[in-house]
Amino acid sequence: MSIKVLVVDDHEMVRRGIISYLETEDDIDVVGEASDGAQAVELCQELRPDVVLIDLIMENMDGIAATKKITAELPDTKVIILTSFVDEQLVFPALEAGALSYLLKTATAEDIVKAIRSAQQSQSVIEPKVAAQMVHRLQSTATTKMPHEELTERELEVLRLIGEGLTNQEIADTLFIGIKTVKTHVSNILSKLGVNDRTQAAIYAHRNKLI
Amino acid sequence: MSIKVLVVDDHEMVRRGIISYLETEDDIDVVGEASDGAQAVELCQELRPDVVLIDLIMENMDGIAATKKITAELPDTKVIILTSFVDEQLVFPALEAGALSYLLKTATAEDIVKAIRSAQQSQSVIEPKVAAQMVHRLQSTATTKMPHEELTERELEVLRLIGEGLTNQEIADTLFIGIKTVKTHVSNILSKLGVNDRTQAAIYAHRNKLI
DNA sequence: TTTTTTCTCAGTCTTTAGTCTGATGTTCAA
DNA sequence: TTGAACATCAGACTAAAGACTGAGAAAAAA
Repeated sequence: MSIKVLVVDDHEMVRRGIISYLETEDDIDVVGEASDGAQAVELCQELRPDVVLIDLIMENMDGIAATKKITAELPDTKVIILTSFVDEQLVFPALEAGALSYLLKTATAEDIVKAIRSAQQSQSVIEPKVAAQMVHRLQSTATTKMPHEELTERELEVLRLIGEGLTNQEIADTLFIGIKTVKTHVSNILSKLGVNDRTQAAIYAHRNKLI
Repeated sequence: MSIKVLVVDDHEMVRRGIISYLETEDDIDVVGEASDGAQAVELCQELRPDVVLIDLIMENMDGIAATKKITAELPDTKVIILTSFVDEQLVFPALEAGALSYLLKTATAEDIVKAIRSAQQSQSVIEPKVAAQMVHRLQSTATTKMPHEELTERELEVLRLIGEGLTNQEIADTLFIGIKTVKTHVSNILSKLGVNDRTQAAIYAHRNKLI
């Protein structure tokens, strides 16, 4: 019995390339293709594929959202991410969403076939570069902690407003609190972030994409 | 006589997809494929293709550098960019490098074939989104001027230091000038940028990638 | 050559930022 | 129930930022 595969990518050429190769494999059967996440979710319910090959960046519904839905509705379906970038902001959300494997588009046809066969046995295949990212992340989260993770909710809120360029008075008015309170928050923020003034705090916020 | 095409992309799957489709067209003949820019330049000299379909982001030599070399060495070769993103930082350098057309990977197989046939007659095919970018660029350079373009060299220098989080005194020490002078510059910067204080100026610098 | 721009700096003044100490009420976990 | 963490605010103080006016020197443009 062959492995039923659904191919999801917004680039027609990529789908065509993948499918044309997979069709040469006897134990793999491409049962359908989709050009966006929403369509992918629909087709999964209809076709019940064993494996879904999906890109992350797509128009209608992105690959992460689609992965989340698919793994929630059909837990037996294995999702393989096949994307171009090794972005920290994509890798972890994707794996948390329930993806089994993570491949890059630089992967060869054989790599993809291997990943599909491994998926059938619930075995993950993670691209080395992605794996390196994961190690880095684990190391950093285990040892170091980002300064802003020490901030309380309120302080984070104030920091964001500093990052928007508001003065203490404006922050006070925005949050409906006194300027004295704002000053206290700001002082705490500065010491927690290890910076000297609000300008550096604002820069910190931007560099760490808190805004 | 058929149109000789070279396909350049670091993703095997994409090459496969494009080639498998182009081969069904009688008047198009895929004479070769390359996985990076350096290889593309070599193959161009060897195979003398009429049209080169090339991606922009590749490892060894990027598509822009390759396009520059190809159009310089073989002016009759038409280069068609086929990439994923509509980034201002990519579109214009690519066209300046001598690319004839600019397609997105969301293009259908037919779009690509049309672009190849048009290229044969030296006709550009520009993706609507890319064209929109170009219009926007032309309009903005013609009419509007970014606030920071009003700044003098020295002021820009000071603004960057503000964006690094330096105080007036630190800026003065860095540039070997008096703090009074720095204050004058800062005041001028603030009024030219239309912001209220140095924090907003720092944010401006970051948002406009002056740092 | 004259004018304009740019960079430099001084003095004065007001406002804002930031630190420090201390205090009150709440919530939530030990 | 007793801390601990959090959000709130006050008063007093110092330091920094920023506005405004004015001005000299050099370089570039008219």
